[in-house]
Amino acid sequence: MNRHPATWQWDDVRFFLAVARTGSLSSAARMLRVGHVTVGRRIALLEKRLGVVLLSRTPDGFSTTLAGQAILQQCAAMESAALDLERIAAGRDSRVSGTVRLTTTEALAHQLVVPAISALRQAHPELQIDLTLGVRVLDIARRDADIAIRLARPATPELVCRKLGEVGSSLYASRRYLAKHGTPRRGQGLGDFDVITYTGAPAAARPFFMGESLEGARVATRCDNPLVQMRAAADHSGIAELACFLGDAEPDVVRVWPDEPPALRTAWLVVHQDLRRSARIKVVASAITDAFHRQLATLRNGHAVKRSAAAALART
Amino acid sequence: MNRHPATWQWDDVRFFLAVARTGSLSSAARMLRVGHVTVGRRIALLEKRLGVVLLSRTPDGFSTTLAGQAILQQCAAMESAALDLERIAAGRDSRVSGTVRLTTTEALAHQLVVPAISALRQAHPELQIDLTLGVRVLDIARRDADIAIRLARPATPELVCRKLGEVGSSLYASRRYLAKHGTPRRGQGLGDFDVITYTGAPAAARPFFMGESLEGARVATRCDNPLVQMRAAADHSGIAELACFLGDAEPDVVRVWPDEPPALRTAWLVVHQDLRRSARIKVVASAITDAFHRQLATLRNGHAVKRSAAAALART
DNA sequence: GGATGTCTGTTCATTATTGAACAGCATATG
DNA sequence: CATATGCTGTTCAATAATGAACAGACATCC
Repeated sequence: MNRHPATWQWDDVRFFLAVARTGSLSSAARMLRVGHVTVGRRIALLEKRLGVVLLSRTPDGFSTTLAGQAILQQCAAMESAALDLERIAAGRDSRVSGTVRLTTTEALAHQLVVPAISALRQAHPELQIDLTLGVRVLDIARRDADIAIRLARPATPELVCRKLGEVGSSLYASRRYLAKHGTPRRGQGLGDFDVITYTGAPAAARPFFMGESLEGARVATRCDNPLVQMRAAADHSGIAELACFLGDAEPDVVRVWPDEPPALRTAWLVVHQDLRRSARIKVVASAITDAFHRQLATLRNGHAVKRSAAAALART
Repeated sequence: MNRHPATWQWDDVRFFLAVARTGSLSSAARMLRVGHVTVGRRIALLEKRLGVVLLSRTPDGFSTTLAGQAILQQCAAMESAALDLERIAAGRDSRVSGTVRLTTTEALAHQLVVPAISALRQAHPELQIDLTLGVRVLDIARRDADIAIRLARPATPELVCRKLGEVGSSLYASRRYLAKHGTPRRGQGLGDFDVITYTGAPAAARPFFMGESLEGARVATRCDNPLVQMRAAADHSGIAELACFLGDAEPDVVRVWPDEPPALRTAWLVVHQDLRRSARIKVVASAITDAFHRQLATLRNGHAVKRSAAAALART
């Protein structure tokens, strides 16, 4: 039944794909977590066994030859099947052990995830959590993570979303900044103030802070990490839109409009449908859901005590 | 970008598939040309890495668990992509070296293929021919062979057929058998004679020899190998339908009806479309086509000299 | 120009994988 | 009942794959 005198290794396809995608042996090696030597050798072997040259050296890195292009589609098909297979197997794993890859924003990681999984690991010491922070929504669909906690609901049909609750955010700045520049008037926009925004949008994609126009505002700092944004606000850089649970916990910033209710966004827990039934996924998902529900008020309104204190301060 | 702390080996899927299909470690090992120990180890590793038990021991061999069934489809998809990939690569191989897997019937192998490839290998010593004999038509579509020479045109769309020419066959028996039982009359069927047929059909699928009904005939021997059929006829077992080039070359058998023209069947050369452009496939295919054309008369009518001699003999 | 970083190719010691040989077990076969 | 056959599991020596370290090439930055 064996088809070839010298049967080739399916695994080599992973090496070929990595080099074809990254364009260099070294970056492919990093991606695959092996030495670059190994990558080169495996590619050479694959080419020898298939009897075709797949990659050619160019001034800047490797590029696929025509033959390489011709098989790329089948290689991708193998990869896709392999990923499916892996996920389906993980979904049938009834043990509460192994690795769960989790992705969420920095702020929610601090407030919600880290305490939840610390407690969880008391009960399940064999469970390991890989936490990847960032704002990319693509991660789950590309299977770079098992669970995502997101403030936007993804539309992809194979992803299952569970509503966690609402997260409130408000505008924050340092006391000194507000004293120096004054407090913007609600409903008049943030023109002539300094704002701290996310990098992705040059103010075009996110032109509003709590409904206030950023028209005419100076962008002081752009950073995708909300904790760094908060740090920037605390250092008197300007006004940032922060989650209330975050801003209220930091003594160096206060709400710009203490009496204004927070702007609410819904938080979703996102899982690939194949992983829904996995025991360890369920355990982690429900630990996060529980943690969210325990902190429902804080996540929505921030820390009430701090808020009234800040309001009192601001009024003086 | 690496998805798992301990990345699994795609190659292990081949081991799993082999065991799932054969039901035992040893036969899977033979199929994969490795030791049975390796198969067991790889399966164990795969199960450990996926965190799922894929195979369970039963009184007679291994059988797939529910989890194993769940991933079988993805495994097959990987295999299919791998085979496609292999074939496409082979189709782009411009060297005239390596292995060409050829399948045909025993008779045509003797008469046509062996001389053709012997001559071919003078010109291309690096070319190796794997010759698989048998009547199965499925081989090419399942990619167990690169080239097939068949007397029936397969309907599968991805296979490319080239008409080689016509092969004539006739009924043969030993002189002693005909002397003892008499010569059947043309048009009256083979009732009350002994016939040598193929195994596949219990006379139901092939109820005719040169248009003669086998109704009432005794089946003396069934064998899929035409050379063995001829041997049986030579040993006075009964009447066989043989290719003329074969029967005419054997002194111990004669045509039952020497003056009857042979029954003609078209011979096809079958190649997978992906392999059409491969240099070595083209070389072998044209060598076979040439050999066929050189022997056109012989393949159609057998050996004329022998035939008239036999006819003379039969008439005495 | 010199320094720095990234990339590839080579060498060699380390490590992981492999299969031959053997033993145990079950099932046919005489 | 003895024998033969086929399968699995274990051990260990031989083999194959791997990566750290180094060297050379190329580009970029100061």
